[in-house]
Amino acid sequence: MGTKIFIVDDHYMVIEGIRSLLQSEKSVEWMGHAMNAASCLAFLQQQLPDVILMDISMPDKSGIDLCREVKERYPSVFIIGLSTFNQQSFIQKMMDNGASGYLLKNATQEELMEGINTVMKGKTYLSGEAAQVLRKNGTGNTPVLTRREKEVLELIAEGMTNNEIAQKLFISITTVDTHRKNLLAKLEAKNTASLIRMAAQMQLI
Amino acid sequence: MGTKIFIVDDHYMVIEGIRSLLQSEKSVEWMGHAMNAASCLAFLQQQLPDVILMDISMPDKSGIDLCREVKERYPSVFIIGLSTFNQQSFIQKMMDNGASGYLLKNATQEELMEGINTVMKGKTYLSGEAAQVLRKNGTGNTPVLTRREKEVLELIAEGMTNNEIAQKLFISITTVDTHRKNLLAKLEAKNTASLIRMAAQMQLI
DNA sequence: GTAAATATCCTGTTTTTCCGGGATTAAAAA
DNA sequence: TTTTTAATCCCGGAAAAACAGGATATTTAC
Repeated sequence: MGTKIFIVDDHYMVIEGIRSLLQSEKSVEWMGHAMNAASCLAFLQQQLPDVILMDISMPDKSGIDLCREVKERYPSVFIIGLSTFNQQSFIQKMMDNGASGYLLKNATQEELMEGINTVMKGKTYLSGEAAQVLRKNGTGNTPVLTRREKEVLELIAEGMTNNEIAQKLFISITTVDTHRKNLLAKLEAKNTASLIRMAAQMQLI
Repeated sequence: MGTKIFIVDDHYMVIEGIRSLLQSEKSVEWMGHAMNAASCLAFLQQQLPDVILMDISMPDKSGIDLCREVKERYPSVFIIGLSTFNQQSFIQKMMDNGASGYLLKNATQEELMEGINTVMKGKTYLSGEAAQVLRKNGTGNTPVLTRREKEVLELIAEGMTNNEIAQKLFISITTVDTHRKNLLAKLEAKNTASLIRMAAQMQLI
């Protein structure tokens, strides 16, 4: 009996492509696909695959959230993240939320099979480029922001002044200013402009 | 004789998917694929397809540039842009560079065939969502920035002050300030923070 | 139980941005 | 040829951000 595979991706072309790539493989059993988070969860209530290939971008919910949800309900399922870009932040978040591996969509058939086989053994699999991206910074590049800092950053990005933010969060202007200082330091920005740009690049806003 | 199709995409899964979708179609002839801009151009020197399906993200060159290049050399070829996201700016730029159509990667087989057939007639084809995105703003959403404004915006995003920008561009501080005012007005931003965020969202930086 | 991290608050100064007015020149479009 | 657009320049003042250099509670982690 082969490894039972299910795929969640809202791109029909990708689903077809993966199916085509896996067709020749005797060791895998194609269970079907879902094109959004809701129907994925519905499917899982009926049957449980061994491995889910999960795209990070979905119409109704991000793959990152879906990943966490699925792992909470069905911890035994192995999830492999899928995406077009090697955005460090996405890969990191998927892995944090319990994914066992990550494949970029330019993966070859060999990588795909290697990924499936590796995670089935309980190990972690990252496709070549994904691994590089993670190694390059190892949480060093994207700084850890506190809850409050994220809130303040978001409001700054919306164009609010320290005064407005202070009122909104019921804290003093000087506190907002302090958070701001910390944000500048953490993101290594010298002013608001570079702060927001950095944050945008890191998918923080 | 069917429509000769060539595909340029660096994602193997997508190439496989499209091939699988087109396999059953008698009216199309699969010419092959390229996984980067260079090998695409090399292929075109040997043979000329009727329609090229072209991804916007490529390792060596953006599909937007490749599109312009191919249309300059081989104006008779119809190009259909392909991408994962319905980023208004990308779609707009592809169309500006001579693409005849645009498909999102969640397109169905029907949409794919309709797209190919429509552009072969010399018409423009936009898949459902792509069309909506373009209609929604019709160049209204992304403002037109002048050469100088783009330069100044870029330098602001890099964290430079008006003073520094003035020195770099050999113009007066007050001129930089004027460009800045215009940028704020054009992007409907109330300060630097929202300016940079807007610019990031519109792929201006 | 103690150390580290987080969130809060403060004063004062300097720098930068933002805003409201202008104006002139050169080049492109009508 | 006239009008529009783009690029340049100016002043002055108000508002905001950045910087320096603190302090004090409260969690959280070890």
